[in-house]
Amino acid sequence: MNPLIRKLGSFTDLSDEDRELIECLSDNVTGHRAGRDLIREGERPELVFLLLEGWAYRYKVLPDGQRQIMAFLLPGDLCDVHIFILEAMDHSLGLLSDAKVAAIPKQRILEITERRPNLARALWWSTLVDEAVLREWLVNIGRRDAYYRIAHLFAELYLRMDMVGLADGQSFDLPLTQEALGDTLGLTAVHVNRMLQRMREEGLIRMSRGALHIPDVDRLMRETQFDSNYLHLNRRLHR
Amino acid sequence: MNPLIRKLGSFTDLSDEDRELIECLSDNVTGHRAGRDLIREGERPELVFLLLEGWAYRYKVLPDGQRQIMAFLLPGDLCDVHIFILEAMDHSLGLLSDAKVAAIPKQRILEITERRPNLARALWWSTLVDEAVLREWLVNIGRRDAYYRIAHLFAELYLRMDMVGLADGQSFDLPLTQEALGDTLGLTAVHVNRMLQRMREEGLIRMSRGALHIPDVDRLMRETQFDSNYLHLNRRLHR
DNA sequence: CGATAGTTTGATATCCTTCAAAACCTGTGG
DNA sequence: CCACAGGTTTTGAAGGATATCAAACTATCG
Repeated sequence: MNPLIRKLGSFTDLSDEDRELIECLSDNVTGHRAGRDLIREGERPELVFLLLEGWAYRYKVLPDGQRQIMAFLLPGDLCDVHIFILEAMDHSLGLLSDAKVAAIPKQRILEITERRPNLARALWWSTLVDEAVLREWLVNIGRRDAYYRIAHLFAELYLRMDMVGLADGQSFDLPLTQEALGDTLGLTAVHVNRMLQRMREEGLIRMSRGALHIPDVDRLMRETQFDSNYLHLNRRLHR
Repeated sequence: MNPLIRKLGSFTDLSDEDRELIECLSDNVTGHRAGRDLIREGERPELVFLLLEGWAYRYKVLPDGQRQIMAFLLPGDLCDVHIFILEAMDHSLGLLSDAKVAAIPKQRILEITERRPNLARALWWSTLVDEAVLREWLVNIGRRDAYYRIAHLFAELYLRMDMVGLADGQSFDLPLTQEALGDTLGLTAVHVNRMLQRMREEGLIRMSRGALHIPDVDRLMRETQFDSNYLHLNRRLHR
């Protein structure tokens, strides 16, 4: 099942027609290898990307070479629906794993949002959620120490993966190096490493072959004081 | 002149009719005192707020009482145009100074975006810029040390104030306590204080009675390696 | 002119970084 | 199936940036 349908379905009821329209968006699908950039800072955005399989990420590289990751895109996530309004990208979009990506011409987006108010609303919702996630990341970096910063991110990713049916029990794919985690959370890879060790010692997580296992999701949520309201999962209330 | 007209005008040419429509949005204006909350986390958003005078800010308070500020709204800024799609606010919106605020019912927004594609695009643009600013804040907190973190924020605020005609020469109102700066940048007020002292010693800034003066804007931009492309000031290219 | 919020100061603690090396994977080619 | 290469993880020691705490000072406003 198309992960975008699944995601939007967690906000609103989609008609069969809606579903079909989304399905049609995914007609121009291409496969790419991990590490590839879909679009780079400075380029003019012409297409809207819909991620169908794999993970992507938004990032910026500073003049001194430091990288900051500003978002993860999971299956079902769209890069900004209206991105084509801008003249130039202010950041890059790259792939963290091998991925399947649908490229959507802007006309398709405009058609849909004009003709299908229900879908337009649903896409709006997903944009608002993306922004809310970004705000929560700011809270995370700004106010939590390294340990809980990582733990909170894991909790979020678990819920988001679950939302599109990709959290198998308490495990999910997590194609992130410790370096990438550091660049996401404003930490060094070394410190991320030490915190992960502590999290493993305390039985909060287990990791193996690019997958994260969370033995006790409730406990993780409790310890990170996770408040899922920023994910706006209206219908399938999580906790 | 209505600051929203001025702001959107820096993205696209507005027709007289567009201008008038925006002007009409500001028919329901109310004045409020500093410190007041326009809307609180958990409440259902019904109105879209347009800030006409003064400063507002988005913030969250964590269970342990820590506050994180996630955005500043300057005159001409709208709180999320489509916020009413959500069932509950995931953060609060408060006033940093006495302010004049226009409350816009959602119908008005929907009417405008449906009937005036040009305005719809312009509003889209402003949403995209807000998001880009948020991303840059993440970079700021994640990758810059305290000194440049503050300096970079000042540079951004200068440009944004200038954009709506509120930077008088090299000075502008900055109704922020050092506490608020700390809560914005993930620092303590004490550390903010010491960094500000250093910035003054080095002649980078001067402060008095709630106003910030930047003797040499170019120098500030240079030292912070400020890249204004995230503000997407297409037309009036700044530097 | 006093009350209150905001700023400044100093001393000390700590979290996180830095640097550098070793150990460990994973995939690839022989 | 082994060996090697490159990326990733792990370890240790030492340094630095920022936090914490508490008190004094200074604006500002009614």
